[in-house]
Amino acid sequence: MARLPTTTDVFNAIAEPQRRDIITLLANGEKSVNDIAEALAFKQPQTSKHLRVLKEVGLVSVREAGKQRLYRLEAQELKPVYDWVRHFEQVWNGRFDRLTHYLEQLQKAEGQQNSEKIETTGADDR
Amino acid sequence: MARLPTTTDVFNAIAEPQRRDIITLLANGEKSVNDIAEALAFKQPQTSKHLRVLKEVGLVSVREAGKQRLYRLEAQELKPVYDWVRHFEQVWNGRFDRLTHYLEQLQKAEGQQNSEKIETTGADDR
DNA sequence: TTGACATATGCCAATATAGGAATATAATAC
DNA sequence: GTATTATATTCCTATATTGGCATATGTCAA
Repeated sequence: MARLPTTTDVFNAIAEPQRRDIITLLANGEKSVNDIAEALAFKQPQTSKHLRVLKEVGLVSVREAGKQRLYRLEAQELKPVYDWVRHFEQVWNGRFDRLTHYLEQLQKAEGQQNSEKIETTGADDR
Repeated sequence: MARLPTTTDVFNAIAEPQRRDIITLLANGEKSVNDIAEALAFKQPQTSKHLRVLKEVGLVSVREAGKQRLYRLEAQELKPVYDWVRHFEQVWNGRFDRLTHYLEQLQKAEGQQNSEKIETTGADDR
């Protein structure tokens, strides 16, 4: 299979630099498609396409205003990204104590759902 | 053109969930390829491939130990991601004051390099 | 209705995947 | 030397993309 679609989750959606630019721009407040395209020097269709991706993952919402569509940032959708990287901050800050604790718990939880040592007699496939 | 390669920057590299799993696992300390593959229930070749991507963007480093290669997380490479999302935290925390200030400066800077109102005679294209 | 503006979508080409399987390389042990 | 273990790479396929361009849709005004 190929790479995951950009609409699967926020991490994929923000992998594209231009979409990050749009997000940053929208943090100032809602803007129309043309305003976005102008501010970032994108073509209009490309801007619409990027906005579609962002909308599908919930990172933006739309409001109709006459001929225009005003896009607004839904920044709280970035929280999963923040929560994930946040824990590594302690590494480059030189404080590992809290991080290791967090990771022990995280991996204990993952180990349970993640196979390899499934205790059931395994009537799996075939 | 197609999507940016996963090796162009950290944002692309961490767009893949399995690579994030590897990063999280390696935060506990360096591990061999087989250890990683076992812990996450990945196939060995796939694990090596993901590690290659992570190494190319600098997110991991390798150390040889006999037959094994021990991979170590270079968490400081996640800092750009942290720095980018960090500024939006204030949005879901309800404090916009600092954010807007940050963004004004950011966009002033971007506007200068980003066309549309370039003051220089602009011998660049794109 | 006609026209102008704003936005969305469809089609195309080029490219970059991620997974599977087989195989190549490397290091160690016997 | 050969065998064994650990890791990397190559070939393949299916899929998802981004950009460009043309065009469709939608909204308002005269």
